[in-house]
Amino acid sequence: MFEVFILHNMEIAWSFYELADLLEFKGDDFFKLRAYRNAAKTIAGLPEPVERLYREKKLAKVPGIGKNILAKIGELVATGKMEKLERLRREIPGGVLEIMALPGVGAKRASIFYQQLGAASLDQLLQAAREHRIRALAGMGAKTELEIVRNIDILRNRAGSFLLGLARQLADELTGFIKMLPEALKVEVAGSVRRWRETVGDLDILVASREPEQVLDAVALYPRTREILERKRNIIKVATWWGIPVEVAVVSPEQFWFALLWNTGSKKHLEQLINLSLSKGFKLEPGGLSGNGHQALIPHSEGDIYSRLGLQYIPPELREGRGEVEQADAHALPELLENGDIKGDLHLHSNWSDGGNSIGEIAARAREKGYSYIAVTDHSQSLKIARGLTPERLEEQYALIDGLNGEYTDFTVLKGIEVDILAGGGLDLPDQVLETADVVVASVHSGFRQDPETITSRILQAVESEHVDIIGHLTGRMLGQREGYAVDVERVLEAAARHGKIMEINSSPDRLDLNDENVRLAREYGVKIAINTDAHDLKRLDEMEYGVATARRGGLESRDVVNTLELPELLKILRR
DNA sequence: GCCGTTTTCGGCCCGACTGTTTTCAGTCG
Repeated sequence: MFEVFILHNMEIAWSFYELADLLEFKGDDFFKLRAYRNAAKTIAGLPEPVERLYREKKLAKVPGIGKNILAKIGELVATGKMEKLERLRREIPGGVLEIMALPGVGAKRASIFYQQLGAASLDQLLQAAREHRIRALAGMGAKTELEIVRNIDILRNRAGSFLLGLARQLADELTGFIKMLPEALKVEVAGSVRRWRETVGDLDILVASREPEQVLDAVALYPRTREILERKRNIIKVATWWGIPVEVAVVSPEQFWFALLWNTGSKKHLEQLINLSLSKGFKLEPGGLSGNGHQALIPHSEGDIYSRLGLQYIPPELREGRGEVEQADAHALPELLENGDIKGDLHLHSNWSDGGNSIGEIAARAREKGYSYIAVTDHSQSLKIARGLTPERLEEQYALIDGLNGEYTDFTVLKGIEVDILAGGGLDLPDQVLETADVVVASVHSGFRQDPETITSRILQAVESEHVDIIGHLTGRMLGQREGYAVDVERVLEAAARHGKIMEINSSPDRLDLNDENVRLAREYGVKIAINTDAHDLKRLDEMEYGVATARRGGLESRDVVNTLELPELLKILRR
């Protein structure tokens, strides 16, 4: 019917991940599971809708998708369901998957908990832990038991918090759907999603319409709506199949801009804005702005509202009550960088290590995006699971890149490497190899639990190495999964400033590392930033906007970011 | 499960870390 009704690639990928998890719980063949997970990863990484590729019979050509998986995708496309998965769901309690997702718990332990303790949910497992029944199991002790209690606790505290990346994708889907309604005159995302906060509690959408009933009816019927939680005259709150709660508010076109300002927040920002208004003799309310001898304002944009108050327009990313109102009053806001300023991506993985695509494919996609350069930075030798490159393989890769560059006149592939900062200190490749690279990104991939002094001095060593250009994902955090390393961020930033090293904003919505606060700090230290995607497939090249948003939240301007430079200027910095 | 053309069968990235042991299983990146 409508294009937005088609299955999202991620939804198809989720099915295969779940299928693999359930089969793993049952102890099925490791390689079969890996095949399902590979396919899921591939599907999630395809830049085009899988459903369309399937209908156009192009999916069978995709590596990792064979006869069986293709048939299962066909089932999903035709019926929205996969029989094998449905059968397993009936057979295995859903809580088992939650237990399996706990850190330190895999299929084996989940299976032991289920069979020997009868634990089929987190609650039941917690109960067993409280009764010290876990430490009584063979191969497990008090530490394991305490760790499980701790991790369930962490999980519970995180409930109701969702990654921006997921919320943004749902926002795109749903706003696209609403925009097709003739009754919807304007549609905007609001709330913390509009401010690009790294995690959000819900998704707020604002619609301008004269017929709120029709709009709300449509949201109620939206295929990803799971349950209607609340419905009033002009607001509907729904639970969705993606987990994230959604609130859609409908206002008249006249009210739209005030409502957008209000619904975008943050609370702190609005408080400060109201106070400033009062001090200038205005009265700012959800429905309007009056006073100071003016007629009530009829705005045609949010900017009109700020402008009437004598302020610069404050972009949503800055609306956190961190001094932006005063700055806007003094007309001293930074001129934030924009997506269009980005000229290339300096941290990418190809199928030479653990990426899914050839260098040629990545380059083609990057050119489509309007970039003028990329750096291919595959993993180095010690990262075995990622098929990290030895000096010999790297030399081969660089020869291939030289050949590729001969084919372009308007685009350059830089020879890079993401070299491991080894657990014992030092870098994973010798100096004479690193010096053949155009771009050296140095990152930690081991020894995550070292004490602050050890891990900080390890990273400082990399900062001091003359061949290192960029420090990748400094804290190593994975949002919603694990804390970062205990690194002393300020010490590293101070050293980076002294040695002229670049810090990365890793744009992956799972990382966003540096985060907005650390970006602010980096700027204060005068450290240059590279905004990179660390993409392992074509789809994730598009995640650059998350890094840009994080940079904007940190107050960065174009000149603070090295990959806004044209290639010759960038090379001057890299070759220093 | 997927893949291949010197294989339609037999391969399919590995090694560190942790907590439990006293030689190793499970998990993770």
